[in-house]
Amino acid sequence: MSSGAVHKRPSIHDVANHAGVSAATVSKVMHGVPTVKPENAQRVFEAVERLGYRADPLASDLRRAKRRIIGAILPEFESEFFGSMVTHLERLAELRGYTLVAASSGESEEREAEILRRMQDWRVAGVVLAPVRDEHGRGGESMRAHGMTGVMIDRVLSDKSFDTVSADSLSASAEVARELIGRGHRHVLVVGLGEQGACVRARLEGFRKMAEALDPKVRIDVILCESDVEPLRASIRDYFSRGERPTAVFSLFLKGTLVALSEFRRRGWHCPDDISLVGFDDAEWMSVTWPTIAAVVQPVGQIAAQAMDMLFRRIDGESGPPTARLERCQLLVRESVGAPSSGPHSGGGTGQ
Amino acid sequence: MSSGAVHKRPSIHDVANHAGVSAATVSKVMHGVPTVKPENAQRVFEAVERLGYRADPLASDLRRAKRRIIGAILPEFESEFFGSMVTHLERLAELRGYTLVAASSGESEEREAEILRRMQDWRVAGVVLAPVRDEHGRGGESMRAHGMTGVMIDRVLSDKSFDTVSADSLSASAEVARELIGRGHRHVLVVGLGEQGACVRARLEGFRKMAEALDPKVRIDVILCESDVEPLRASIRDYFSRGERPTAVFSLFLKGTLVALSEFRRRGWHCPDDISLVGFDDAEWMSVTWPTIAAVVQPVGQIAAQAMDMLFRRIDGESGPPTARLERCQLLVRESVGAPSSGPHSGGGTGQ
DNA sequence: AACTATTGATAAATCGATTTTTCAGTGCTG
DNA sequence: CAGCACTGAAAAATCGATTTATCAATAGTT
Repeated sequence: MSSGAVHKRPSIHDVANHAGVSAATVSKVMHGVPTVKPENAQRVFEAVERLGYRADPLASDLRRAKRRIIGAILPEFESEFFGSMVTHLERLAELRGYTLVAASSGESEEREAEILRRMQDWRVAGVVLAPVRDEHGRGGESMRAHGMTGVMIDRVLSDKSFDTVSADSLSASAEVARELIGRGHRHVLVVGLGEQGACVRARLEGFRKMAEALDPKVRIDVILCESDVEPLRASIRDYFSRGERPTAVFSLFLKGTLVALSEFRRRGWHCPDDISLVGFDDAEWMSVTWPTIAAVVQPVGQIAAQAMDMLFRRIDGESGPPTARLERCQLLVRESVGAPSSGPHSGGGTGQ
Repeated sequence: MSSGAVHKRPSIHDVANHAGVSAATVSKVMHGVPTVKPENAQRVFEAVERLGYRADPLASDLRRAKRRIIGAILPEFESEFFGSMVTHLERLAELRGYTLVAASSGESEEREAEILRRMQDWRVAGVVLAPVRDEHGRGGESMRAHGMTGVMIDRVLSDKSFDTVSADSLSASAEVARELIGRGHRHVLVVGLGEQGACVRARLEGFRKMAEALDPKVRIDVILCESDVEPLRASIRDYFSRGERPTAVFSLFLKGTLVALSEFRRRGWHCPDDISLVGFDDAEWMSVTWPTIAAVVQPVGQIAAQAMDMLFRRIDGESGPPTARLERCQLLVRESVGAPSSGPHSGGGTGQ
């Protein structure tokens, strides 16, 4: 049965020889083309079985126009959000007989462009791009310029060239505003990264519009930094050092939530007694720590499914104007959100 | 300059025609083979430049015996550990001109085997496998049977067929024991998943040996479950419900740390006043929550680097007995570890 | 000057499939 | 029975590179 290490795998010609037919016939049998005599098909199946033949996807793809490879470019792999996104995309690609090749841009547009170039070299059938910046960044530009088929997700709203799928940031932020204003907060700090991004602006404006609609006198301070997290940390630290005392913080990204928490910790402030906190992106740990952290859950599975659905429709030749899907989020209110504290913060105030 | 969408990319023959040489000459120029007249090389470079030619890695690999693809199979992508691992592996593969194709086994040996089969179809040059179980599971078996070249990482100790790279679980666990015993703990609960794995046993025995060496009268309770996290949760809950009151918990995996935290929370116990906690695997949130959570940091970058180093040595034909590397971990003692509490736990006792 | 080495380049084979073209054999029609 | 459409399969072209074999032109040797 299983003899020693088999180092050279059988090719389609080996199968053909074994079955006494031509390679073309083997190919037909493997693809279920009906114009093959049942007797020959049977012999091919037997040869395949005996030799343990499996088609080489590389060779197989070479002849096709569109290769059965999907590229996925994400800013990073370390977070639950993108990790889960890769898992979903992988499964969806596989379901259709495609292979997913994922790459991380490391939050660099340089690298994003380089990876796109490489994906193009591979002549992938399509690309799922979660751009470092937004739909108007270099990634989309490059895809457009080279006529690639692709879908953009996450940090996008809508695009004139590509289909987009993202969380419904506007509604989600509005719900956060409703929650905070409803609990009596009238001074909120909003923090986030990627100030130029359309998605960030949507999250910010969704929050601002709803908050001001509920109470025009609400005070909303905003700290946005372009990309790196350390400048954001510095700005927040500086903000608190100036004596600013919002009663709640709304973070537009996971990184911001972590920075906010660590700055609270520096000052000895506790949630929600001293300050409330809610942020975009849920994570497993948020429901087991003290306090549990309120978060906007993005529907990763749905975003992935919609993105792949659109992508394969385009791959299959569907034309028409690009679509822009928004998937509904869920706000999980947890212990980190409470009513504004009346007294002064428990921790020291001006400490640096 | 940048004319409209270019849908058909130039092949090596287009370059050859443009430069007035043969395709073979273009190939030589692209690979820096010196037996080309400088004048011709120049013309090839110009044609490459003008046409924007880039070699098709698919076609290029077809002719080679070993393809410039590395497969990575990891249990999941959602955690910081494996997410970071993928990032490192990706970079290291790229550095050598290889493409990394990562896939997640979803903690299933079935899927692990299926993915390995697919990697074989792709005729990858090598595989980095973080097995679902351990070095004696189906994954290694399958790699051996098909004569694949590969390295195993993470949940392994050593193997007679493949190189292995993993965290030095024994030493790390011993250090945890030293820390807990040193602080006065004499009743510790150890929790984890994958009871059959060699790596789990190493973590457990490393802890037990050191703890018993420091104080033979120490009491060590152990709760291990095979794979799923929910049975583990149930067992832990049952354990506490029976009235067991260890003064510290040591988790052998991140999942266990999360489960422990959530069970503490159920009972209203706080770290470290009511119970101490330390676990394998660090995460970003652990240093910003209350309390900060003590953790064993695994040297992801080093594991990745060593694994890829070994892998490429094997790909390049290096023979010799398989090596088993252990990379030193770092214990970060944080607020979740304190001295054992003298009085009864603050929270209710028997609540279910 | 004739013959061999060397150099640089081209033509052809190859990798492993798919797709198109060709072809032999059948069955049907008029 | 000649002519034609149809069926099933083999042969050949193709995808885009690498690698080997071959060949022409030049350089070197006696």
